[in-house]
Amino acid sequence: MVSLKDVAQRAGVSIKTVSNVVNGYQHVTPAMRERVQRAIDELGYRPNLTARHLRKGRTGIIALAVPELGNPYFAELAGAVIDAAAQHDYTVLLDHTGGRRDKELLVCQGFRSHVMDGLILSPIELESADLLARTESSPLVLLGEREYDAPFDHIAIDNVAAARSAVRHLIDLGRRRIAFLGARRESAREPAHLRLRGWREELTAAGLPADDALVVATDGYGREDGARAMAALLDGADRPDAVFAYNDTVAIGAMRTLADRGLRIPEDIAVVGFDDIEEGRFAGVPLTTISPDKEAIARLAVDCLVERLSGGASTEPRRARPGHRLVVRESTAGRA
Amino acid sequence: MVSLKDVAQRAGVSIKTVSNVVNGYQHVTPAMRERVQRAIDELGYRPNLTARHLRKGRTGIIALAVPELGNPYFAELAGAVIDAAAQHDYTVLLDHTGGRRDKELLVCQGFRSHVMDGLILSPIELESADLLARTESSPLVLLGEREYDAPFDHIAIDNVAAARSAVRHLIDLGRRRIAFLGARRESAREPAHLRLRGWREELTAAGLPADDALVVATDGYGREDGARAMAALLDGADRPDAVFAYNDTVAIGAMRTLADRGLRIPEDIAVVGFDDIEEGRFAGVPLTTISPDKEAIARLAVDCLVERLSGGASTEPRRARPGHRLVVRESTAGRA
DNA sequence: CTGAAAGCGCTTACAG
DNA sequence: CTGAAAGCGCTTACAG
Repeated sequence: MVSLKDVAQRAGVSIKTVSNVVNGYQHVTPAMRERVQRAIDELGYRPNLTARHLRKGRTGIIALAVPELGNPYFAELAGAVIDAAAQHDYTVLLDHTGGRRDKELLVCQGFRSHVMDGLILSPIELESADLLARTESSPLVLLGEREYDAPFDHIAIDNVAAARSAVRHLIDLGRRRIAFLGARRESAREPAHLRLRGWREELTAAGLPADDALVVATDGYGREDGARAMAALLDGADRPDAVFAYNDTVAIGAMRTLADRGLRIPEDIAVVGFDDIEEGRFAGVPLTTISPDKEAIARLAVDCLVERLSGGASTEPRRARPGHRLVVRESTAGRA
Repeated sequence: MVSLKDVAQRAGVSIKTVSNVVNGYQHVTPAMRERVQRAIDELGYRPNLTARHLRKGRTGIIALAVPELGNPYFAELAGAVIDAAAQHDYTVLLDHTGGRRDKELLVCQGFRSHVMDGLILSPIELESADLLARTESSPLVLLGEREYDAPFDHIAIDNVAAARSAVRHLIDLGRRRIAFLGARRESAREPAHLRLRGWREELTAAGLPADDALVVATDGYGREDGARAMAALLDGADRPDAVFAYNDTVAIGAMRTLADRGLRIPEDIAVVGFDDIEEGRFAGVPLTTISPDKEAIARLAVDCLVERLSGGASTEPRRARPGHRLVVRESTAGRA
């Protein structure tokens, strides 16, 4: 491994001068710069980032922890974060928590923290108390639907408004028994809380009953969960005429069950998802969904972190609200 | 930030003793260990990995570079690599190349290399010459279908055999005009080369013509590419009665086009994919596919890298062949 | 079983 | 505009 010292020796200058050239320091004579550059090229020198970072106290790495890479939403989001980070010369360390509290805690408490400058976390089970107990000092940016009483930056679309527009769309199509798939647990802060609230609010505003029998809990948010939830719903007393799913993977699982039971989408039951993953666009029946602006989410999260890292941000926690829109496809609108 | 020195001071011992305790060194008296541990707990000390790694010359990070995180195969694979790496206390830096040669070169040539101990790369456009020209000394493990004349570890299933079993399956079902979707470029080393060869070999073995009109090139391997390729095929002179796609996303795009044109799967055209992503299992018509053992691929790649990093591996490049199997679903077999 | 010193490769004040 | 020195936090021989 060739170091600054080797280059300095070769060029017959001090280490400092080489460092100046490497870092593009202004006041170096062209002749000197060229001489040093030649030595660099000849030796194939490349700076050791580990050493640089030890000295500067920063690593140039930010970590991104999502629940599940198998959910295309998070895979697509991760890609966007990697690109946004590259704009600021940051590299992304990726981790997945499985949505399990112990892993989320580990990540949040700074597991491997010395290796990264900051963390972007999309939590599922973490509670406000967990965040408040955090001792790790590096900046943390939260992503996603859960709301916390804790002083951290938080990037999330307006989930209530988005859910309401999805339900509104179904009501406008004449649907009256609109189920919600993917609720979880009792806590007022549960993951699906805001989307469920949007569902309830919009039904109420339309003068329709928000029937609890139409709310189906799931263990997780995968396709299998959606398939099972839909089956449970169909086995129940009153069949719904529409389904609003927590996310696209749940919706796709639900559509699988509908197809297996020989029910038509949207004629018998209309389906709306949430996330706008590409899979939904290519589904057997293309899926109507809420499309969050993933690029904006990624950009805002990275910008937030970078600002805090360069000390430019206020101490106030920032709340950013990227945009979203309803994308209507055949799962609600029928063939053109 | 609290350092070893702070802990040593607090405990009234030397830095070395603290280091011994932190690293679980054997020969420390229990009393001393307890005393130091108390100081560690009181101060909330955590080792600075950057410093440790500078000293040891290793970072504990391995990089994984895949073409596209938006392709669920790579997202699922990345998840498996992260888990396999965690078993060895390694963390994963994730990058995507977009399958573009310049980005692949950058990654392979050691962009940010000082930050990672080794690289797992799934190349698309890279050539053997690029690999031979690599100056970076850290270990590199290659993943995926492309074959290289270069001395690097390579993990890949037997693509020819897998492709043959897919085509065999279609022939056994009585199909005679079996198209291949997702060829690319002319080079004998092109990405789809092996699967295409498998297609050709199996047809020939069955005494069927391997008609070039049935081979459709695509720009990439996404759903959109598959949809366009299928449309081109249907617009051609002779309609096929089956399609073998380069991968599942291409197959899913093809199925979208078939549905749009009102063709029945598998009655009119049977479809087989490659990768066994979960999306295929939940597709409008569940997709028959080749299922590579992703966990084995991830484990073998990480093991390979870790072995080289600990100096235990022979200098011989290793070629590992994880298993695969054909998973038959409705896109070829029809409803049960 | 524990301590004092050197050094991993870099950058940051401080001189000149 | 360039150099010599100190130090980021750790581990690794080397003494004792």
